[in-house]
Amino acid sequence: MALNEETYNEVKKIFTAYLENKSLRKTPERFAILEEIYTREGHFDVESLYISMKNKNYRVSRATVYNTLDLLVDCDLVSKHQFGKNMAQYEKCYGYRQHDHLICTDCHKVIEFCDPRIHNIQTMIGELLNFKVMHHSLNLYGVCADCQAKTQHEKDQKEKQLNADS
Amino acid sequence: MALNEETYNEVKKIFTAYLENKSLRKTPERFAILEEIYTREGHFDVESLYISMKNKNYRVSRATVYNTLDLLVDCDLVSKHQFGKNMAQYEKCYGYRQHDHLICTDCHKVIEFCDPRIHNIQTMIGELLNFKVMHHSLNLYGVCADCQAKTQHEKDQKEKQLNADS
DNA sequence: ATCCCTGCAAAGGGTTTGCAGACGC
DNA sequence: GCGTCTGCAAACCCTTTGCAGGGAT
Repeated sequence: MALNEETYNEVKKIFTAYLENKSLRKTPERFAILEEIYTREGHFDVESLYISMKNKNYRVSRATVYNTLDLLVDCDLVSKHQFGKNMAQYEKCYGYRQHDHLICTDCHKVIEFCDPRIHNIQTMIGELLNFKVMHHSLNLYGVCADCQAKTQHEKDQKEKQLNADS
Repeated sequence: MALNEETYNEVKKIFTAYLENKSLRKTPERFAILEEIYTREGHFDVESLYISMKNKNYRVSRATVYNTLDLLVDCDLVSKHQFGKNMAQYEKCYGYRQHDHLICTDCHKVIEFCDPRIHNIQTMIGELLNFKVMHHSLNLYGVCADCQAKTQHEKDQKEKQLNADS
């Protein structure tokens, strides 16, 4: 929820260097978006980021949010995901361990996990097939413990009903 | 390109059983779409499938294609992928080894690969985090050998030009 | 002063939905 | 005959684009 000043200073430095290197302008909007992202926890979509900034009376447009997100993804300060829906999800990623996602197909909850073996697979397959692999995305889809319990509960209720009817 | 009759008969049987089990109607459109999918090779998107059927003078609507694809994905005869673009890609999957994808970020070529370790990870993480994991999607993003060569070639050309200018 | 970047709104493209008619059951 | 499925087209939603004004360099 609260912005970690130290982290923000580091990512700001990285973003500044990236912009200078690419001869892009260091506009206040770009840094405001970066700050808002590093103030947030977890995953977010473009609309919720836009709404958050609007709610803080910051005058931005969706176009600028999209533009800036592209830049941030390009300089590895933000990662972009497609969890099945037609809506990109983003998350800050500076200083975070590389991780993957477990997605509940019932309630759409997203849980993160790490497994070092994936990196080995990435490296090995890249060498094998002559690809210069830059990054990967592993999503596991299933039903979380809560939804499993909920489904079981509904099933039990139905059986109870059937028994009562007969 | 040509339809494998034996395979088609098997998937047709599976689809029929699925429809009966769910009390859904066995319409000719649904089987025509299944047949068209099992006649195709590799990945496809909804539009190209729709166009193919139109070209064969088969009267279908996009709505029915979408509806049927959902059913086929649900009964595991077709798998759906999101390779980054905002357009779903599908592929037949009956009788195919589970596999994952290597995607070239330059030319958008998609290559398949298999690695048994992924299945182990899927099982282990599911048990660890109490998810009933049903399936997964692993995409490796990188630059293929061709595009690496092309980029290198362009770089060489530019250097030659610079040397010629000076 | 230049011209890239911004905000705004309209366009774009894939997917979903509503409705009247068709047809599987 | 009932109720679902279909075709068609409009609606929807996320994202991209065009344009005129503004601000970074």
